[in-house]
Amino acid sequence: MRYENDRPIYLQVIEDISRRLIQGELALGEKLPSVREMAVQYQINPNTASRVYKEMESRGLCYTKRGMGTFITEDSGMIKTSQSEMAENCLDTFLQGMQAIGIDLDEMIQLLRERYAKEEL
Amino acid sequence: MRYENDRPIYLQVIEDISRRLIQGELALGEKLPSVREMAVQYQINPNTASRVYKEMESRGLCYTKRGMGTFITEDSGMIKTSQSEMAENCLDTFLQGMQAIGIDLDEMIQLLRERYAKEEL
Amino acid sequence: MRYENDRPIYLQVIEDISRRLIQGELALGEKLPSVREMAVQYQINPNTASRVYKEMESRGLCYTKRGMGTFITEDSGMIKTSQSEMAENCLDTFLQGMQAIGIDLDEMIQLLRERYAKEEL
Amino acid sequence: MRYENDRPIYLQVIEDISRRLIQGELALGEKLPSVREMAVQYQINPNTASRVYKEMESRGLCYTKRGMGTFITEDSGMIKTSQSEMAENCLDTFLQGMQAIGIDLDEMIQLLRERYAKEEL
DNA sequence: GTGGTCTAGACCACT
DNA sequence: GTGGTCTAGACCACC
Repeated sequence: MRYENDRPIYLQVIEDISRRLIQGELALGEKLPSVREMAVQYQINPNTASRVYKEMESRGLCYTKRGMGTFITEDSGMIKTSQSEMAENCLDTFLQGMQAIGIDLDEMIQLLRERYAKEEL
Repeated sequence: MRYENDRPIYLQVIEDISRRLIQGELALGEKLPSVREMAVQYQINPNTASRVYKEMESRGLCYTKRGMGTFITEDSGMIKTSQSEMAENCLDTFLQGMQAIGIDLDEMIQLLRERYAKEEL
Repeated sequence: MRYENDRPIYLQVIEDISRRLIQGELALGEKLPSVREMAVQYQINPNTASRVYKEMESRGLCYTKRGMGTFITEDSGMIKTSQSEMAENCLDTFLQGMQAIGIDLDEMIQLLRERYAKEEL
Repeated sequence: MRYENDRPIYLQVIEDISRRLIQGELALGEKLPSVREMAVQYQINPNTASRVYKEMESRGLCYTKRGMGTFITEDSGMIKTSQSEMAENCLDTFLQGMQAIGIDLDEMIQLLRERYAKEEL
């Protein structure tokens, strides 16, 4: 996995895990790799891996069983809530950015369609 | 002007100036306030104001006449280019974020419309 | 390292690093000293050291891994490009200056040879 | 006349006058325009024009007759000396810059020839 | 530990 | 008066 330079790696990893969860690659209640394993898999510093879990836990996306490891939450509601929050943030940033450069709603949608088509290639 | 805590002030100021430029509040070739004036107007440190102009200059949005001050570029093409780049970044981040949480194009557009309507209140 | 008074320190440091890079004293992808270390080594303020890296980064000579430090680019092409640009500027200034005082190409070359021989002493 | 952005205007004007002198466009002892006339001719601030004369005078390139105006020196030796100094500076800057990027004498001369040919087109 | 941002205040050359 | 450079020292997020 390649990381963007302008956003924290731990956030990018969380997004990747979220994506995998949504796409069914990971299941509710499934065990996640240990901090050390994750550090290897994602080629990140163990401290960063640790932070990923800490952050996910604080968002209610996973929980820790002492001595057993870290598991994805079994509460599908939490995941939906978390998704909503991410969507909210994403939308805010986007709208604000586009408005700052004078692009109105119709233009945004058009640009979005074009870009989307391009990515799908 | 109030500043958000999670983004550099100098970027927020640049966005504000860009917005004013696009909205025709500032004209091509117009003199911008001096570093010291801007520091007062935007309630920031002169060094931060200086950084705003340096960054804008590197993006081709303005230029400096030695001892005379800083002026908006006379080249409208540069401004359009800069706009396009900002839009590009904005779009990328948005699409990637939304796709990470499994939202497809139609949903994005719907969310966007809702949010837009809400902000317009 | 001693600094000339008539040129910004941060440019002189960049030139020093460039020189060391070209002479093979520094390798592609190698870690550069931290901002604070560099400040000590070059006897400059940490902010000035930071500016050196920022400027080098904008020229594509190095890149930053968050929390890890600053590294020389792995792309040898960027370095050659940067070299070419510097050479171009240098040549332009020189030619323009010499022509302004009415020295033609043959004289330039002769002066250059003499000067070069003198410096080599 | 168009001015470069990275060098003081007053130096560029002095160089222009020197060039005209060398090319015989101006003669020894000839009267130079008044500060105000020069400001108009060169499209510069009167203060800058004033500085041009102050600097040229300090280099012995011209002198002032009270109430009569400013005149080019009649001493051709002074002009040669000034030229030598300029050539010296030019050479130093050039050599230093080129060596900083690892270009040796032969390469310099070759680049110079190429560039010169290109300018002559 | 790393770099990034911000403030504060000084000095300088240029116009 | 203008911007450019430099120092000093602080706080922060990230790894």
